[in-house]
Amino acid sequence: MVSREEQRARVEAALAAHLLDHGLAQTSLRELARAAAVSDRMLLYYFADKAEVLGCAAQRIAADLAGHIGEAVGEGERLAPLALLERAGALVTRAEIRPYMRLWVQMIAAAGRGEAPFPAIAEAMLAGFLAWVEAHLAIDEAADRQAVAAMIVAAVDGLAIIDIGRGPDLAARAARAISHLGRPR
Amino acid sequence: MVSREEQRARVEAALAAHLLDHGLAQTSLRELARAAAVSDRMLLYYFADKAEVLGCAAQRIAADLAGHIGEAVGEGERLAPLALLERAGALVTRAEIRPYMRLWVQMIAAAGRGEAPFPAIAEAMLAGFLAWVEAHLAIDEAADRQAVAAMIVAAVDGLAIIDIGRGPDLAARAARAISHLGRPR
DNA sequence: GAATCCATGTAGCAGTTGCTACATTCATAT
DNA sequence: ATATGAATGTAGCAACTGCTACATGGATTC
Repeated sequence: MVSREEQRARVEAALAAHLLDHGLAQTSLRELARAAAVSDRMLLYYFADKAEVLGCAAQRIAADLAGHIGEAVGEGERLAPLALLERAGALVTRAEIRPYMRLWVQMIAAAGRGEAPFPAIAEAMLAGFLAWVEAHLAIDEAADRQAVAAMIVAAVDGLAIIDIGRGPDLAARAARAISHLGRPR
Repeated sequence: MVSREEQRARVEAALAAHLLDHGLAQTSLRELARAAAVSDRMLLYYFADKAEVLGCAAQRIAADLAGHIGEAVGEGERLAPLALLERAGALVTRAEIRPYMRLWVQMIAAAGRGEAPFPAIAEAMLAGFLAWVEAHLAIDEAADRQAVAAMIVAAVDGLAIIDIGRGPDLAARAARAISHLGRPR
């Protein structure tokens, strides 16, 4: 016998790993339970309902991702838009980060379908991304900074779409092509 | 009594409209049938199985979208990367196009989950986007042109993610901020 | 040693899913 | 007029879904 809290934490970690591996494809309680090596009955003992199961796993994933991203740009360092975009693009196509981005697209889609608990999770994660980019963006006017940050987040998220639809190679090449964007013909 | 082919076409149109309105949220055969004002039994008379139902509707949607996009840039006209990105971004945040983009994100996510028939559909649609951008991109070297086109498609698709997560306002402002991207501080 | 409570297993319910067998109507061809 | 085939309705199956009632084990407490 193990305490409920310990099991919750262990299960949460196992589920996070499973979601990163398999996406939101097989997320029935029975599948999730198998992935966490417990019975579906126990999943609903540790968590209130399915939404809480997925919510906790997703929160843990978001925290891990935030941790990875945090190291990318130095504390307090601020960059010009294209430079920051280039830095973020290079980060996000790295092999360790890629699974997070693929999952992120599936989460945002689930949020778009109104599927609990993803609307809340997606909103929080997106807010985190936007805040991070804004904090590293060398633009004085706040409104401009917010809009440009949104565009940078959009571009980086789009790389995940390319990754899903055409594989990591083109996505990585696209990320490297960011420096071409500003160049005149 | 109406011929099978006529009904197929009518149902296809109704389903396309329904998907644009409601996304991939309620796509059980019974829901789809109700949306098309037929019985679920008849859906499977007109189409082989659920994958073909969704596949045909999605194909029609893709064709419609391609039609809308086709008008954006003049025949044979070629633009520099940022200029083309700006043009595409403005196009894609327009009210008529927005539902297509929202649905597109859900389709790509379904493709990422391996859910038939979306992997094939997403691949085809993405290839179409890439080809369109490449055709209007003023870059001589083919490899560079492909990579930059992928980056532009990524940026534009990312706007749909912002739209889903934070609403159309920020997405539209982000699109308008594209011109800020290349600006020095 | 009895009582209590937390952790876990077994079994199943009610609803939804994709899909199908079977019956029926209707239009046309002969 | 009758036969044939296409179009449509009725009913339901088997699998899966989230979730729950109930029973049982083992440890802790008094």
